[in-house]
Amino acid sequence: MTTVTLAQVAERAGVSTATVSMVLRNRGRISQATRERVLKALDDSGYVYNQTAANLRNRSSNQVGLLLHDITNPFYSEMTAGLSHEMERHDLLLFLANSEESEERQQKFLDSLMRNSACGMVLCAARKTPQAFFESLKRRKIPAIMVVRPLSDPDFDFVGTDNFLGTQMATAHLLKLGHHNIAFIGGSQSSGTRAQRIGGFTSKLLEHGISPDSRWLVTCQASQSDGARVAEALFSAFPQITAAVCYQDVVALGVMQALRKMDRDVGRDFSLVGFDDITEAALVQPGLTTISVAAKEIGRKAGELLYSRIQGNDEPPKRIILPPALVIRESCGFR
Amino acid sequence: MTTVTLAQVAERAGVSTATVSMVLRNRGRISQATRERVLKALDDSGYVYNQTAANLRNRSSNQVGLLLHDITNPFYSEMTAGLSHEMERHDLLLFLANSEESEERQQKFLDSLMRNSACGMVLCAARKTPQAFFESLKRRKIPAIMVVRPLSDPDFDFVGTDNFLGTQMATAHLLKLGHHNIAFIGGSQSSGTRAQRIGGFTSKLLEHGISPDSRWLVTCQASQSDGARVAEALFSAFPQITAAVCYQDVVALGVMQALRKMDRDVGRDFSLVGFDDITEAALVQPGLTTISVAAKEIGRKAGELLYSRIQGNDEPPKRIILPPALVIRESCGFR
DNA sequence: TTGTACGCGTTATCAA
DNA sequence: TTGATAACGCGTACAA
Repeated sequence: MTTVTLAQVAERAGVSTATVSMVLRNRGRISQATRERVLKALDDSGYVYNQTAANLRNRSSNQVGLLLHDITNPFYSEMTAGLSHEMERHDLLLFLANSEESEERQQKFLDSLMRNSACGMVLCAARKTPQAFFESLKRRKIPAIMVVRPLSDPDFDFVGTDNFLGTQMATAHLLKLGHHNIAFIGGSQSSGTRAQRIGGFTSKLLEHGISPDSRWLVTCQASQSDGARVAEALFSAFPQITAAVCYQDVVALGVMQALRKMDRDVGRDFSLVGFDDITEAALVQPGLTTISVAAKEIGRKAGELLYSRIQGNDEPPKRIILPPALVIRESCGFR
Repeated sequence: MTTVTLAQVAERAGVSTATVSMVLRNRGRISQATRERVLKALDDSGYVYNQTAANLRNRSSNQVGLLLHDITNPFYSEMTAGLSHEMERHDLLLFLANSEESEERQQKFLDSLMRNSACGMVLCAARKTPQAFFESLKRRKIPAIMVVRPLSDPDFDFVGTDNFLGTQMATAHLLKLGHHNIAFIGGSQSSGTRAQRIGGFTSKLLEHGISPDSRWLVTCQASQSDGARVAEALFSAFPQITAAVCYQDVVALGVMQALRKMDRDVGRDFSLVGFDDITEAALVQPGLTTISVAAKEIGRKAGELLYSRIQGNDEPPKRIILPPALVIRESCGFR
């Protein structure tokens, strides 16, 4: 209703629209007297800046997109909070979308961002995203930061955690406790994240003169029940295994169940390390020793990098890898 | 770069921009032949619709805001998922902001939405939001739906749950199991939601001839650790307490931790009921009995209502109160 | 400091 | 009936 425009403010202040615009954005050289007159006119008129008009003129915007596959996952909501905070610092608005692992929704969101001339985006792509999606994204040449899920494409900025180092730490912890027969449980065959974690695991074993046994590297789905299922099969076949690094905490919780069922006492007869440090890790009995990744920090760093890209930073693509941390609870015994 | 405009498409198709615009939006009377020619031109040119220009012309947008105080809280991230889904159905983009309970950030976000001519918003206002904020919001006459936190102002649409009924159900459940010494843990002193929940709790106790002991009504922050902290203090001081209704699941999980630490067996020595039914409630051991408020559904309903308001629905303000449900798991024992 | 062309889609008005 | 013309929304930035 009765929207006040720049022109009206200009008239009221007895200056041109150019002058008002400059005052608004603190540009150019405006005399103190005029500036004050304009500021007063702005105030009196109840002017509301029309960002849309400015965006049209500038062929840009102050809006960035965030695409996740599941905002409900605590890890991602933490990350979102970190990113949101960072965006606000720079007066950028954040569009949120949940792909729910659907390429179609993902594509729709991207199109929507393009139509709205978003100035950048952060995304954790759906799992089976076709390479064509990334190619088309590159062609648009809008700043895009990939997060969390490891991406082989070197043309994108990436912010994530060090999966390799994480499992190295987990494995080193178990080795230090004297374990030699250690299994790796979880993740899906096609997961890049898993490949990295397996890498950390096996490299640390080799460093200690232990040859990884491929039969002790088992995949499973991201659920407790499947974790329990594969663990039971594994430990029945190889009772000599005394410890395990799990791909995810969720899986570790399932493994814990299986061990209990087999009358093995986690923390005494068996040592277990997870990955993610989800909330439940602290709740179960015994508490799950795990690798923590600072989700909020990933969001913050992604925001920082995105902002610099929007500002025109055109250095080669960066990979920001945040260090994970070992969180010691009781699932490996006390020490 | 080389952005294709409507005019260019028009030229290619040998028609006017008006015609292309009409084809794009399926308006007006265009012959089949022309339409096809235009569609082909659109396709060939790789045209990207400029929503900003359209918005400027229409003095509107397809963008709505969501203001929360803590997206990290699983309850709110579930709600966000529900709302996000609903918005996508209507081709609306969702701006997300986290007030972190700061009025200043909240105000900033609102101003930002106004500048960007958002067409609507959903908000869960910061706790100490001054009435002036709401008044100014009304004056802008942009559709706004309040969610979750009870609001006395009858001029706004509201979507939330029946807190009173929820704790009544929780309390009745504990009473039926034979408990008499029941505590209420969590929430902050100034919270309206808490007031309602406490109301349901105490009214149900009184209905059964039990006078609520004010020392057994303790506040705490919305975190596991604080829940554990206050629970430990409470149960040390009053070991006769055998059950508790918690303000939130998050707090209940903390209480569970504390009980375990004190060697009390949740589900046998102690009965615990939460509120929210967050994902973790089903995952912990023992599963947490809780009051489900269908966070996702609140988001969906809010989205639905908001959309109807954007479409011009000007019925009087609505209050949509979703009924809570008791979800029985193991934290109160089996029966 | 100012005048004004410009960014680009929309729609009312008018012509064929 | 079908489609073209042109004014319009409003802030920006360059030439004057």
